[in-house]
Amino acid sequence: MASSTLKVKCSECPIRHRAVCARCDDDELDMLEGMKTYRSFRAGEAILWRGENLLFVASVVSGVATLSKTLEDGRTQMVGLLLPSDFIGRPGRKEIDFDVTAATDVTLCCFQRAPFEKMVDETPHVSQRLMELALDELDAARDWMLLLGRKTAREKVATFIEMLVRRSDTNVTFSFPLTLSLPLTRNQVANYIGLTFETVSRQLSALKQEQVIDFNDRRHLEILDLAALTIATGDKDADGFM
Amino acid sequence: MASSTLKVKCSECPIRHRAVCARCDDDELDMLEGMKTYRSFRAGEAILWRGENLLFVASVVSGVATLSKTLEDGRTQMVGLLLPSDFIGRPGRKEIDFDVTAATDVTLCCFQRAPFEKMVDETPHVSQRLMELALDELDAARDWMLLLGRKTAREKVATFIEMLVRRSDTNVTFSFPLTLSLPLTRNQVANYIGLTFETVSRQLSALKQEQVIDFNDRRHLEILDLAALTIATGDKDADGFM
DNA sequence: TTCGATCTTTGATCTAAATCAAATTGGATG
DNA sequence: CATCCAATTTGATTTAGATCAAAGATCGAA
Repeated sequence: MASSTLKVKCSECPIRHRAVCARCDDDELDMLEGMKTYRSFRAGEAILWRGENLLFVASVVSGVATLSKTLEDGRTQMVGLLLPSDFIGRPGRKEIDFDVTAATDVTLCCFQRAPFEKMVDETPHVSQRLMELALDELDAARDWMLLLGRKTAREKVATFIEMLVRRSDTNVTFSFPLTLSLPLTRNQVANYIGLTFETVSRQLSALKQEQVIDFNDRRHLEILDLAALTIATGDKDADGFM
Repeated sequence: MASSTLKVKCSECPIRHRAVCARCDDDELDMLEGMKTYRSFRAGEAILWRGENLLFVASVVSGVATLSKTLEDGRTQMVGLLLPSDFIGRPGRKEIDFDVTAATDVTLCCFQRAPFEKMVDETPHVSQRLMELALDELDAARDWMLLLGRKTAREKVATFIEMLVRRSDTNVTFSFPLTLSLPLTRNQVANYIGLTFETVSRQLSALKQEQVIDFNDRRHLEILDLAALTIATGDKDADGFM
C-alpha cells in the first residue's frame, strides 16, 4: 500500500501558496507540521474507496489522482481530477461517495482528522480557504455538466486539453510550442469526458491531422495552435467572446 | 420584474429549519429580519443573469428555480435545480457563472450582501451551514455528472423522477399512490438530463405504458411502482444494494 | 532482447438518441 | 365559450458515437 515519504518542511512546500494552508502564518504552519504525514501511492493504486471511513484529510503535493463513480454494471464516470494543491476530505464529512485513485505516482500531505478539524474551527481563514476550494470544485463540476450533457466528442476532447493547459504548471513558463504531460490513458480520458477510448483516440488523431496538436509518445501533448483549440471547445464564439 | 411580497416572520417561515438560518437563535433571527426582503418572480422570469453583479444573496422560500448554462449556439444544460430552502450566492463570490430562472412562481428571501456577509463572518454556525449547503450541491453535481456521462435515456428519466420523489415535500405525507408536482416542462427536463424533449416524452410514455408511473395532466406525476422506478435508475442492482 | 501485457490506432458495422415532421392536447385569454 | 399558442405525443429517418474487430506500438520484466 502507501509508503511513507520524507516530509518536506511547509515553508519549502511546492504547494504552499495554493493549498488549504495558503494563508497560514509561521505559527500555524508549525501546528500543521505536527499533524502531517506524507504518504505516497504508485500509479494505479487506490487512495480511498467509496464509503470508506476517512481517517485523514489531505492535500495533493505531487502527481494526479482521479475521483470516479461506477454503476453496478461497470460503467464509470470520473467526477473530478485532483492536481497538486487540491484537497481531499471535507469538514463534517466522514466518508466520500466516490473512489479516489492515483493516476500517476502521487504524494499526499495527510493531516489527522481530529487536530485538523480543531484547527479549522479555530482558524477562520483556513475554513474560508476550504470553502473557496469547495466552491472552485463546484464551478468545475458545473462546467463539466455542460460538457457531459451537451458537447460533441470533438468539443469534449478539445475542452479537456484546454483544461489541462489552464491547470498545468507548464503554462507558467509558457514556452511555445506548449508541451504538456498527459497524466491519463485514453481510457481514463474517455471516462472523464463521457466517451469511449476509441472515440477519444479518433478525435485526438483528427486534431493532430489538423495540426492543432501533436504527439508522439503516449504521455505528452504539444499544443500547436491554441486559438484553434479554443475554438474547438465550443465555449467561445469565433471572436473569442464569452 | 420582481414584485415585493408580504414578509413572513422568520419564526413562522416554512424553510426555517433547513435553510441557511437553520441553527440561528432568536437574536440571530432578529438580525436577519432586519436585513431581509421578500421578492417574487413569475414563472419564466429571469432571477439572475450570468456575470451579473450579485446585489443580494437569498434563500428560496417557495417555488422552483433553475440554474443553467448556455453555449453560443443555443445548446443549454441545466446545472442545478433550486427548491425551497436552497441558497443563492456564495461568500466571497461577487457573480455567478450561470443563469438563474424561475421555473414556477418563486418567492425568495433576499439578504443584503454586506450585513449578511458580516453575520457570516461573526457566526460560525452560519458559515458552517453555508459549507454544508455547498457540499450538498457538490455531491448532487457529481451524481449528475454520472447521469449525464453514462446513463441511458431511460435511466436518466427514472433518476430524475426519483430525485423529485426524494426532494419533494410530498414524501413527508407519503400517501400512495405517491403524487408529485412536476415543476418543469418536458423541454426543461430534457435540458436537465441531457436529452431532447422528444426523447423525454418517449421515455415517460414508456414508463407509463409499463405502469411504473402515471400522468394525465402536464404538471403532475403519479408513482405507481417505486421499486420498479428505482431499478430503472440503474443506480442499484436488483437487490437494491448500493 | 525477447516476451507478454497493455495501450493505442484504425476500420467496419450497429444502434440509441437526435432530428425532422405532423398531429393532438391543454391551458390561458379575451 | 371559442380561439390560439405553446407543450406534448408519436412516427419516420438520420447520425454521432458505440461496439466489434484486428493490427500495431510501447513498455516493463524476465
